[in-house]
Amino acid sequence: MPAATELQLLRFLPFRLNRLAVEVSQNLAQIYRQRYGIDVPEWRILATLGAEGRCTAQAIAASTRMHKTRVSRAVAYLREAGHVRVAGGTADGRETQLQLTPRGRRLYETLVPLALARERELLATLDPVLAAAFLEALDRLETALQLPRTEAALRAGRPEGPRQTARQTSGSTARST
Amino acid sequence: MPAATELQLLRFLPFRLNRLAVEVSQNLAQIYRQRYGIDVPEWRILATLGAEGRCTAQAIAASTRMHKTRVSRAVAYLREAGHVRVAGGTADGRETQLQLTPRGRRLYETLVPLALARERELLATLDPVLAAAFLEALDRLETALQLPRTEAALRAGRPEGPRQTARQTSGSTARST
DNA sequence: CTTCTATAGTTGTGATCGCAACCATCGTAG
DNA sequence: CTACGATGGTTGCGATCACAACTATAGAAG
Repeated sequence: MPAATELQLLRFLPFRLNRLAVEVSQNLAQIYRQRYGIDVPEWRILATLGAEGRCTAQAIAASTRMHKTRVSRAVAYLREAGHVRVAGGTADGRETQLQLTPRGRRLYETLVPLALARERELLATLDPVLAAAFLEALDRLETALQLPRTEAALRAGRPEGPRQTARQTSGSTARST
Repeated sequence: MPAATELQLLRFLPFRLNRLAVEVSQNLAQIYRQRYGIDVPEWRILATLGAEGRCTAQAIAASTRMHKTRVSRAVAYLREAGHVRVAGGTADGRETQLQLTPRGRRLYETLVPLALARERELLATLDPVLAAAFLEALDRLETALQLPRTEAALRAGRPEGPRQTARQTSGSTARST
């Protein structure tokens, strides 16, 4: 039997992970998309601020692993929409503390149960034993890939990874993702 | 204890899946990105054509769950690059059969072992029992979300799902993802 | 044969993403 | 006190993505 050159895309782990993640995200996003007018980046910020109380954009970026420009723009939107406000400056004049407005907190408290319900729904399709194994496997993969798994890990954390930009060679158009 | 309104983003399944998928994808993409000048959509097309021998753009779109425009453009690029060529028309004059060129097949045969190695590497961070459980869980989740898991499922398959477009309301800018 | 609806594939367009560059402030060194 | 490198945050810009609209062909109905 020769070295494996057989690859079924539908059985290929990276592909499956991508597909699953997209599906789950889209699925969940629809819940808060048109109904509440917020999108994934905004949702992540709400979730972070909702749990943390208050923190800087930088902290949000690190925690959500979103690019700081994405955070910046999503925060701008959320402020416009009245969900987030600046919670005064810090000793450090460069950074700005952010927090939810009452309106933002109401939204947060509306969304969290929906999100958790959806999560439970997903895990319910696995029996408890399998679900536990699945989460355990996730933990290990995250560890192997050095993804921060706790707040604590974050504070000590590695800086956000650079995203390679593509195909300067041989093509007329460059791409990424 | 009140209804759960606690949500740790870092422990939230959809977030974790997304993060993991992105990381794995990026990780893998770098292997073939600058070195071979192809990107995720192109890779998927190579993989499909490599395994299928020949098929239509439509079939590729269904199989990879990529939007048909994405397929169209990636195919255009691959044809320009000499990796893919038209393999004559069909009875149906609208569709075009595609297949790898020899050059494309060489690339395919270069990439597949790399991809499989990376996959094995990932799964190796889980011991065999856990890996099996993980894959089993993936299967079940895919089934629950009605994602096609085999070629056979595809042929009978549900049409590709529409991707909801976002936030027409209440904001000045609309977004998606 | 003509008409109407559905499908394969391409192109136009608006939106998001992330990198690079930028501005402002901090902290340290001279 | 001033100079300089580092960091928080914003903005410009190029690239991708997916939806909508379009072209062309297929197939059924009249």
